[in-house]
Amino acid sequence: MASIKEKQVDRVPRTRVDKFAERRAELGEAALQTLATLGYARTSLREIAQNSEFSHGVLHYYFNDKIDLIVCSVRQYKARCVTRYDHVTATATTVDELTTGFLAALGDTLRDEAHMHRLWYDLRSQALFEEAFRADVAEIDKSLENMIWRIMSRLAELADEPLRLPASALYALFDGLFQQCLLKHLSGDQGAIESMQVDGRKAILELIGRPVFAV
Amino acid sequence: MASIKEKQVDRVPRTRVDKFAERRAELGEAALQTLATLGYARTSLREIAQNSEFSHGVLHYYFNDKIDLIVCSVRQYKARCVTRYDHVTATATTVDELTTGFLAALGDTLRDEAHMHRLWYDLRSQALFEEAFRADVAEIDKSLENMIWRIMSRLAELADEPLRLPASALYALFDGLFQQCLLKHLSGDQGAIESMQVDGRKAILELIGRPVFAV
Amino acid sequence: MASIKEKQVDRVPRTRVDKFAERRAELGEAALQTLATLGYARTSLREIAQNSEFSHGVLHYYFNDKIDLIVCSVRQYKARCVTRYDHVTATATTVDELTTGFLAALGDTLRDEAHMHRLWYDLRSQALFEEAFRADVAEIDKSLENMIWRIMSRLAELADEPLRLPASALYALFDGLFQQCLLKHLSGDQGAIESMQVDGRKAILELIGRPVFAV
Amino acid sequence: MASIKEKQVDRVPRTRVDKFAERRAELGEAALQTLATLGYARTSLREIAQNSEFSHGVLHYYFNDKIDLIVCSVRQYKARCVTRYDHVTATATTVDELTTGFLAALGDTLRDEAHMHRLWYDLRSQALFEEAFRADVAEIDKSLENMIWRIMSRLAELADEPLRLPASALYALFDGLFQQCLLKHLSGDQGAIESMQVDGRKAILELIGRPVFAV
DNA sequence: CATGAATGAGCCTTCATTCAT
DNA sequence: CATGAATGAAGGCTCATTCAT
Repeated sequence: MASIKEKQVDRVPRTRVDKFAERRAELGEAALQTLATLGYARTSLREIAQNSEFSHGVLHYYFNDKIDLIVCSVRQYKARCVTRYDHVTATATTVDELTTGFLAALGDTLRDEAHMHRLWYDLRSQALFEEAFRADVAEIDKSLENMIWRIMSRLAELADEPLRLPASALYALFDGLFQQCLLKHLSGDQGAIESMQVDGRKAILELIGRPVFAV
Repeated sequence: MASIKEKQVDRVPRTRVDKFAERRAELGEAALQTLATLGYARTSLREIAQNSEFSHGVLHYYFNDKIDLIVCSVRQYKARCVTRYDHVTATATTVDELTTGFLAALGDTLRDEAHMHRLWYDLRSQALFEEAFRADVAEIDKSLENMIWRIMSRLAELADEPLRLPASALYALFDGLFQQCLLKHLSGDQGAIESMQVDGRKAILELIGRPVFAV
Repeated sequence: MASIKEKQVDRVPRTRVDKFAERRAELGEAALQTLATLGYARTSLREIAQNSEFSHGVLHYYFNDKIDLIVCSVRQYKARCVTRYDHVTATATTVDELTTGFLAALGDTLRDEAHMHRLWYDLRSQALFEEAFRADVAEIDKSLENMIWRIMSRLAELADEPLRLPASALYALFDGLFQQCLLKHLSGDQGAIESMQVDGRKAILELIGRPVFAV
Repeated sequence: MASIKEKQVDRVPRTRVDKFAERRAELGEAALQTLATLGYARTSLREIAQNSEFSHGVLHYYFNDKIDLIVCSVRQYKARCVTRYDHVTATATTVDELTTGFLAALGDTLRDEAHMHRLWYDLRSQALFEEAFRADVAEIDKSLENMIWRIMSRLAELADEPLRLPASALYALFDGLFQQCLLKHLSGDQGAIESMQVDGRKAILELIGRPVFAV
């Protein structure tokens, strides 16, 4: 009996609560897809349901209301953000490698997940109006800031130079560059990503005290 | 008499076209108020009309559709952004004065116009989904970047040091700091503004080669 | 018990699809009533909903849009047209009986279902402007032409005379007489029906080669 | 002076009443164009005004309301109907010429003025619902019936045969053929007109006692 | 548990009509 | 006379939400 139970532990949720949470996660994921496609203002519960394999009625079984669902999907998004880019830090062994790897990762994200990321900026804007989103959005912001901080710290370490900006400023800088670039990229500006990478490189080199002369 | 008449010439629209444009501006302003209060996703034409002194029917008399109206109000917003903060540069005569003045102005804006500014971040997010907004949003971004660039250039001039980051990075940095602070401020974080100013000061001093030791 | 159950099988829809179709038919019928009362130009979905026992929201649950609903109700109408008047042909055994029976049926229809029939002329006009209606309207026209053709064929058979006009002309003739009479009847002309019947009889007798001398 | 006045008589309306009527006619004509294009149900006063050279406000100066305007345009239409096709009767000198000429004229009308004519069927349908239209529509119907009667009478005269159907039936027949053909023609049926002419010819020959054997 | 029928508030838009200028 | 600004009812339609099954 015990062994059977242990097997189940790995495969299926044991309790009703687990199943409930699992289903919420599943629906939150569907919401995420819809939000990325249409944006918060144009996202309806019916559309979300159609992006899942469930009927729209079920949404109200697992969520109190629309906001509850969106909050859940924000958390879904949050879970993904924590570890993103950490592989860059893990593998790079020189300043150049890390710089190039980081900027390349930014570029890839922009190219491959532009839709997913505009969702994030949209949700962050919603948090400015909807109190229910704020705590989670703030947490995501903190995660992202930490991620940037880890990368920049590693960079400083490799360069054997102190980091010259506070974490908030570093996050602001790269988040801002990314956000600007995202809009240009979505607008069809082909050179947007490359241009962002050039500016990003200049900034990074400056931050570790290796100024580029031709600014 | 003649002088009075001349003054009137400047105030009262002479032609029908002027009047039409004036009314559009008036309604665009009402839209701006509503957007600032409710956010794009919750803004309806009826609500906008109630924020104006007109019936909702009038909105469709002056605008083709909702997007047309919002675009108009985005431009309204744009017009205000161009010169904001320029007084700071104009009056400051030392690095400290300019730094303090700039950061104080940021703080004041956050305190006094938090609502107006969350509107901007909301609209910028909408532009990620709605093509019709992109051109104007991009223009506003450019204006704001230029504004930051003017301030930082003046700062470098006063410090007799070269500016070490590209304009895009400078804008990203301060826009990002502002955006983060705005969310915290709206969330009730009393120390958010002050903390942003501290980080901002560190960043500025670093940018002009006067590093602060205790990062 | 078994037989009762079998009867129920025929009455109660077994599947969800059946139920859906049944409700569409029900709402199409309500639309038909409204169209007959107000005419196409003044028929609104809200009015149709009030003629049913449902809220107006339900209309959009069962139909894609207004045209979809009207097309459905046109088909509802079509189904009724196919067999109308066939009893006349079935029972009459002489030229006189058939002639009288047919004209009496026309008169009865005008008296009893004037509203229902103006609907038809209205829809046929709409088809001239709205492509979506054309196929179904054309089908109804064909059904009615066939109906007239069956009656006239039987008449020719009873009279032992060939039919001297093509089907299209026969349908045109009686449809036209009916349409003219309908307008007069709705205008309050008490003698309209009788007068139509007199002219109809003259035409019929002529068609089978039994001319009436005093035209 | 007198001569000047006389010249004016020919060129401009002398009285206010004339001018008023003239303007009504002008606007009624614009309404006619719009009705032909969009159909009654989709025709708005603004659209009509845009098809004229006046502002929409002026419509309410010359007409009590929308119905008043449409009635006026119905009368406009009526005026055109009286003499249409009379040239056919005037020039034809044989049965064949008249038959061919009449059917050719019907075909030309269908080809060239399909839009204008669907308007007529639309208005006639409206009369079934809207009392205000009935008198004028009935008058137009009478005019058209007379027109058909004149043609058929002339035909009978040329054929030296009595007319075998009452006027109402003759009008019904050709109006019905025309109406059926119009729908087919608008539906893109290329052979509709020719087919109608074939059936029309059969009917005509039958009506004057020259039966076609292969019906 | 899950479905989807049903609701009704609300949205954007169109429109006939009124009226100050 | 003529204009066009302004109104507000109504239209088609979307949507979050409820609830019987």
